[in-house]
Amino acid sequence: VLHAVDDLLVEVGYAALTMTAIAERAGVGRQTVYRWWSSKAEVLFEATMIDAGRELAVEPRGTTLDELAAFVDAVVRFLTASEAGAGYRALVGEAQHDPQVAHLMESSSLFDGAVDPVLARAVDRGDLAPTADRASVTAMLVGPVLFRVLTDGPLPDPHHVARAALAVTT
Amino acid sequence: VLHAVDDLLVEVGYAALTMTAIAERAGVGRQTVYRWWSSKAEVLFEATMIDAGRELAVEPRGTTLDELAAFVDAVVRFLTASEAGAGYRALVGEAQHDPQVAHLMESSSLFDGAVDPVLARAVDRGDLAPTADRASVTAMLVGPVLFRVLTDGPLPDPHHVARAALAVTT
Amino acid sequence: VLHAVDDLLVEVGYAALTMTAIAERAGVGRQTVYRWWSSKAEVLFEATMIDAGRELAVEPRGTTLDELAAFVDAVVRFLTASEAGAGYRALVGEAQHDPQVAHLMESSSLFDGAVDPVLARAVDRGDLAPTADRASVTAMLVGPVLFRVLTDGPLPDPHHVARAALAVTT
Amino acid sequence: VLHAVDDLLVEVGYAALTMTAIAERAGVGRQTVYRWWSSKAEVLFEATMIDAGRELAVEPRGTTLDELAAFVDAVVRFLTASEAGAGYRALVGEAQHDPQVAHLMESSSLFDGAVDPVLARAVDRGDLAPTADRASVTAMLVGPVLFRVLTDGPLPDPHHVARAALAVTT
DNA sequence: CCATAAGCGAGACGGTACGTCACGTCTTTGG
DNA sequence: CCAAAGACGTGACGTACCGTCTCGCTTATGG
Repeated sequence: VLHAVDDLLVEVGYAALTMTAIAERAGVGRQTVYRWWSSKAEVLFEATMIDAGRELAVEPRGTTLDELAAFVDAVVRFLTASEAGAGYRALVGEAQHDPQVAHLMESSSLFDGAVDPVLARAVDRGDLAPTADRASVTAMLVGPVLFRVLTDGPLPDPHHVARAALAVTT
Repeated sequence: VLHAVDDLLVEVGYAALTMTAIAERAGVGRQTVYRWWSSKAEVLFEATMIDAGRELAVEPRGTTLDELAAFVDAVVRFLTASEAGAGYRALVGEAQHDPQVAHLMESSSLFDGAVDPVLARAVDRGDLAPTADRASVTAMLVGPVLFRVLTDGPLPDPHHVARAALAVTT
Repeated sequence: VLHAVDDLLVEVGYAALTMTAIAERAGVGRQTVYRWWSSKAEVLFEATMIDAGRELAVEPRGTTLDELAAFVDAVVRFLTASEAGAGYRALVGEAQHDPQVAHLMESSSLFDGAVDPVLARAVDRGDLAPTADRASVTAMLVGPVLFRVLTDGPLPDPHHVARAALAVTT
Repeated sequence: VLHAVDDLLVEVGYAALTMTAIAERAGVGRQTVYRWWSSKAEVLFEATMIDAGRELAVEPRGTTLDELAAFVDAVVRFLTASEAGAGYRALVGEAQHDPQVAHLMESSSLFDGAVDPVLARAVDRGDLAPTADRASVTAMLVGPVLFRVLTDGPLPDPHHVARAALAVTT
């Protein structure tokens, strides 16, 4: 079923991603889908979040700035080129219409989770004050990219974004 | 009709904002709505964008940093407290599902238009290089706020955001 | 739609006579069927009762006994050989399961209506006491035939039935 | 299981008498019900027919007419006031929709069996010709009552019915 | 005296019809 | 003569049962 959802999302888009189509594609009864998930958003959430975390993981590098830039770059690739990223964009969209989906997304803290190890290492290196507002830093790393992706605008340069996010904290 | 759309959006949310309901609320035939707009997104777009630009305008202030912070603050208020902002959030959401809406939004450059005068004054003051990538600066001002609004997360501090966006350009 | 119901009843039987199939056969949306009738029993009722009354009408004859026998014979032919009769049997069956259908049938007084003119003429001829319980006479004319039809048993002889019904009233 | 069926029939009616509900009520797996009966009609048939025969038995009386009237009265009470009678009505109804049930009912000869001893005694008394069509007499006894019960009409008087059935045979 | 298999409850499975809703198109009708 | 009112065919929704199918868990016999 999860594979069916992934495939259908890229093939027909979220609008045409109906429960009926999911069940048919998965070769499964419609009731079976409803038995395990209560809406198409929940199916997509499960199908997406499995991969999403992995794609955002950042390997340790020499400098904090490099690591942050690598993270921003991972965000860019996730949102623009990845199947899971397409699912994430659709879910953020749906969350604007459906409070239940909003709550589902809120509880995932996808980016926060991925960037936390990086920020921890930055504190160890002395590049980030232990008292700094990590949520703000995360927002400044992710936000500019997400904004431009969601509105089909020109993507900002990852290094610029990383530099700005780091600069403000010193 | 536009008033009906605005009212219904805050009363029942975007999901329940059907063409049927709009027509009924406006005391108008359904066919008449279709005659002027081809989808509920288009109606909402027209109803929203009229107010949106006005709410984001920034008065000149003493320093560039102050002006940028004032802009970020305007973005925060627009997205969290304004009727037009609610429409904007719904439209960004719908744009993820429907390419036609995406194209509609892309062509609006809502924030870019509002921030341009501010950046122009910053260049005059010498606080911003004339060659700087203005789109990137805009993204770094708007993105962090929009990200947190769309995902129901903690809003970043406007001054931090303004400082970061300015810092990177030097 | 009514023709579709008639046709489907003889082709596939009442059990397979679904609203979905009716709509499809009639080349009509499912919603349209629901708009005009609230259940398949109601559609069938309307499709059946139009013809039913006509098929049970009895021409005046020389003697009361002849007329009664002709009526019983009409009942036999209606129930065993007529399309409308098949509908009537199905409706009587459904009435045992669904009180709404029972109420629908009760209000039709199909046989009572058809036999009334015959009994009126019998009173005129002096073959039936004006005080006789006409409903009982009707039941004794129709009941034996209907009983055997519904339970697939041997049909009683129309003349016997007519004679018995008349005998008891004198 | 049989008790569960009886109870459910009077509680919720035949329409809501699902295999699922029967199994649940009997505290039994659904598969177990299917193992022993192939449809809800078969379960109901077995649960009903055990009692039905007993309720229709007629004690010998002084005159044939009295016995016949007693039989008709037993039929009335069976069909209107008895739990088994409710089952019988539901089965007659279902038989109109499902040929398998029709065949099941046909083979039972419920009323014929109960009335046979009475008719045999009538022949002994000389009140009934040995050559008379017993099936017709049975139909004229049972039919009028069953007709009015199935169509929620006014019940005929048992004595009238008995007299009519007897009259025709002389 | 244990194990091994038969029969059970529980319940998930792929289906299919249900009745409702909104869609976008169309026809009718009254001001 | 336009626009409201609303019926139309379409198709997804979420629910209910259908009849089939595996599961473990008893329970009771046979090696």
